[in-house]
Amino acid sequence: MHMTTIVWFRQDLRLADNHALSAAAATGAVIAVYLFAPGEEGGWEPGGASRWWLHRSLTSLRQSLRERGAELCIRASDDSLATLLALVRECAATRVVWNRRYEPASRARDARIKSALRARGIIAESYGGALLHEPWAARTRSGGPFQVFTAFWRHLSTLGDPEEPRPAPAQLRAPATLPVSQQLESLGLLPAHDWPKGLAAAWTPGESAALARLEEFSCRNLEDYALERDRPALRGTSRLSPHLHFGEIGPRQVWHAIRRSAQRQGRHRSWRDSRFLLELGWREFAHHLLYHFPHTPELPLRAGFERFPWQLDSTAFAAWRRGATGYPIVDAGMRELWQTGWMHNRVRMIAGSFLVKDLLLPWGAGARWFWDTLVDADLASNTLGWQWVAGCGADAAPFFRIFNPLTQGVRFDPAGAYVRRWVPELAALPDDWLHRPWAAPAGVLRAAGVRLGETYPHPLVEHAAARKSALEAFAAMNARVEESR
DNA sequence: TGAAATGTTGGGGCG
DNA sequence: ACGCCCCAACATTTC
Repeated sequence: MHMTTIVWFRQDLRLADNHALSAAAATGAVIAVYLFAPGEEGGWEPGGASRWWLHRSLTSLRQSLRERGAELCIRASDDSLATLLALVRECAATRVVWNRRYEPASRARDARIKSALRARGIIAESYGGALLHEPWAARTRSGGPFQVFTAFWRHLSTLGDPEEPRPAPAQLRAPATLPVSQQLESLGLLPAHDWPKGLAAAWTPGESAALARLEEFSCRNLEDYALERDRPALRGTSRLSPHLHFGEIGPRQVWHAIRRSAQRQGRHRSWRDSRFLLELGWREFAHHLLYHFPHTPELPLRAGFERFPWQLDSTAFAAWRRGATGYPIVDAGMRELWQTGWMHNRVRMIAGSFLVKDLLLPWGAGARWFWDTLVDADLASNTLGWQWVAGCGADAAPFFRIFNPLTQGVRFDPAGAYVRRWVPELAALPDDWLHRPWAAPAGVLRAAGVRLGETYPHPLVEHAAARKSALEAFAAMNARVEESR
C-alpha cells in the first residue's frame, strides 16, 4: 500500500510517540503541515508567551523533519478545512491524520473537518497521544464523569499502564509534489519588544530539549521531588509543563521514563504512588473535566459562584499583574511569571488566592492574565487551577481556605532566596522581616535601603481585614443563592 | 495542597 | 501537700 498522507500537526510538535505520524510514515509519503488558525480557538487564541514558544517550537520541528527528509508546510488561515482541502488537491493526498486535542472549540472543529473530509472520499483519522487515557475512558459507577480527583485517579489505575511510547520514524518519504509553505515569520508570533529575552534565557522549546529535560528529571530521586516540589527557590519541579502543552513530549513517554528510572533504582512498586505521577494525574483530571464540562473556561462549575460579589478594581488588578501588591511572595511570583513565562506551582496558588480572596477580583481575570503570560498556558490546566483556587470547581479548595501570604512565604521560602531573586529591592532585608517589610522597624528598613511606598509598595490590603471581607462576600453569595431558590 | 479561633491537657511556679 | 494560675503545646472546630 502506498499513499500520500497529510499529517496535521497541532499540539503534538514531536516526532517520537506520535501515532498520527507513525501511521502516515508506515503507509507512504508524508506531508507535514502546521495550520495557524487563532480564530478557531473559541476565544482562547494563544497568548504572547505561547506564541513565542510556538515560533521556537515550529522552528525546531521543521529542523527535525528536514533531518528525516520531510518539509514542514506552514499556512495561516482561520479556515482549516479549506486549507486542508486545498493541500489535498495540491499534493494529490488521499488521507489526513492528526492527534486529538480536547478543548471544546477544537473538538467541534475537528469533528466538522473529519466528516467534511470523509464526505469527499478522503480518509480522515485521529489518534490519542496528549493524554495517558482518553477523557471518555473514565466513568463513575453511575456512568457520569468524575468530579473528585482521588476517585478519578484510582479509577485510572484500573485501566492499566499506557502503551509504551513509539520511536520517531527514522525516515520520512517525501511526496511527489511539495506544497508551498508560508514563512514562519509571516505568522507574526514574535512580539516587537524585548520581552522574549527573559523567556529565551529560561527556556529552550522543541522536542530535543523536552527529551533532555525529561531525561535529566527522571534520573532524579522521586522522593526528592516530593520533598522539594513546594520550595520555589529550588529547582524541585520537572518544568515539563510547556513541553507537554505543546506536545513536544507526550505523557506516555513521561510515564514510562519515570517507571524505567525507578526500576533501575530498584523501586519496583512505589513509583506508581509517587507524588510526581500524581501531578501528571491532575493534568489528566483537568482534561477530563474540560471535556465533560466544556463551559468551565468561562463559567464556574459550581454555578452559585456566578452570584459572587466580585470587586472590579482595575488599580488593584494592575498592581497584582505588575508584582506590586506589597506582599513579597506574591510579587516575587508575579515577576517571575512576567520575566520567565512561568511561575512555580506553590506560588501560583498563593498569588491566585491573593487575587481572588484578598483583592476579591474574579478568577477569570487571573486566568486570562496567566493565559497571556505563561509559556505553559493550557486551557484545561489553567481552568482547573483557577477554579480550584477560587473554590468554584470540581474537588476545589473550599472557599474559606484562604492562604496567608506571610505564613506561606515563611513556610515555603524560609531562607528568602526566592523573594530576594525576584524582588531585589528587598534583598538586603534580614530573613525575619523579608516576608513582612511593613512590620519591620524603621532602622532595619533604612539599613536595607527600603523606603516603603517608594522603593517597595505598602501592602495593597491588610490581610486579616481582607480575609474577613472575603468570608463576608462568600456569605453574601450564599445568601443570594438561597434567596433565589 | 489553609488559617484562625476555640478547646484541652499537662507541667511548673507559687502562695 | 495542695489548689490555683499561667501558658505552651497540641487537638478540634469553624470559617
